[in-house]
Amino acid sequence: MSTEEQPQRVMMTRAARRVLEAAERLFYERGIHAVGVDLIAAEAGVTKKTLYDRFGSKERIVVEYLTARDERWRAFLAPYLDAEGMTPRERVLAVFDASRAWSAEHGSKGCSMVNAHAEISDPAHPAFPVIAGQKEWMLALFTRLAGAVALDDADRLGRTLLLLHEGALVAHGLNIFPDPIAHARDEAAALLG
Amino acid sequence: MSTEEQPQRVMMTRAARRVLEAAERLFYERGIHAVGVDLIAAEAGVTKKTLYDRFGSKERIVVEYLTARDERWRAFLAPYLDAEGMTPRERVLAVFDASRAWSAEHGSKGCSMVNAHAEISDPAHPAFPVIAGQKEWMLALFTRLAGAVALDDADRLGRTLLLLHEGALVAHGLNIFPDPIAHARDEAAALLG
DNA sequence: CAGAGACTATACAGATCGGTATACTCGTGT
DNA sequence: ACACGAGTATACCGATCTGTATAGTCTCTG
Repeated sequence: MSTEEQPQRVMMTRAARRVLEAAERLFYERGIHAVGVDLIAAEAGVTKKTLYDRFGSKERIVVEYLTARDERWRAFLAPYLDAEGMTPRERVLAVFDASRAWSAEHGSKGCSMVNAHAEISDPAHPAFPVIAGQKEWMLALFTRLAGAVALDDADRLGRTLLLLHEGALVAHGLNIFPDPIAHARDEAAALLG
Repeated sequence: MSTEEQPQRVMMTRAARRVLEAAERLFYERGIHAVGVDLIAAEAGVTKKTLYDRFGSKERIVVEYLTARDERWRAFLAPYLDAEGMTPRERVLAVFDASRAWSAEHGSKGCSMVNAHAEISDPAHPAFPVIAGQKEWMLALFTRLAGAVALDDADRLGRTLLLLHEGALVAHGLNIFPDPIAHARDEAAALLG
């Protein structure tokens, strides 16, 4: 099996890690187009030379930013799902609990994938598969978890849970009403009967 | 009563209208930061001089863009709600029908308010009240329409409908599964009993 | 016909954009 | 002892960004 997934992987040296940390914070809080590479380098305490030696382009930093964020979210979610002695119904609700905790400790500007998608017009942009993949993964997760509650209605329930979840993230980011993720959790509970 | 709402209103001449039309299309499709005033002027068939004579700043164009879009949406929605002989339940579902029709004929990049919010970091930005106002209006609408179905549960239903609606717009923009707005409509119908 | 407002055309200012080049330092491993 | 990779510092490239200045045209109206 050939291992030529990407043109070349990024060497995650210490400086590269600092660049990625700075980029994650700045991209999420201010938006991707609003943040320049000079600012990222300055905030990371790194020269632009180093930044370009590691990543090669800003586009690549964006892709790594989204990929890293997705991986962190899945790692953050895992213990909520792996806890022992949960009913299938509780396991669905645990996703909302995890999202609520994530949003509390990380920023409150909504979903980074949705926000990034708003700034990217070209469908051929290498960040597109990352964004689409994250949402597909979430849909598959909800569908699988819902299947353990009501096998014959997994697809419908999975989609509805995804809509509630995405809607809650948007409502949380825009501060439309207090604690929308908790509300979505309650509605998900009612939905599962 | 003093009429000093804005520093000064925008004179909507023919050229100004063309600028706003171009800005609406470009901002929505490519994002706000990714579109410069030179491009807007060129697409509108207008000089930058004229653009700045009318609007004064790019920030102002952004505000007018969002305001105009909101007004168009409300005007688009109105006939769906004003139709005669609808039950309160049907009136709620009509919002989803309107959203589906709107998304079909306009772009499919999700909610322009949510997308704009993703690009604006400063809470003091004059576009903030427009964005927040639109979502508050939608929540109030859903709550009012839900109150005609089940008066004692209007607040809860209104919020849930909003989450479903926002989630559907996101899912539509990201193309996660086919026709999510129709799915949200079906779930809203089930929710209302 | 004369004035006023809306508009075009072009050039430019000052800053910032993504990206590159040169020259140097430092620490590690062999 | 020496090579090498990672990093710093700084200057620069062309392009593009928001915003302004000057000069002139067009059309409508009093």
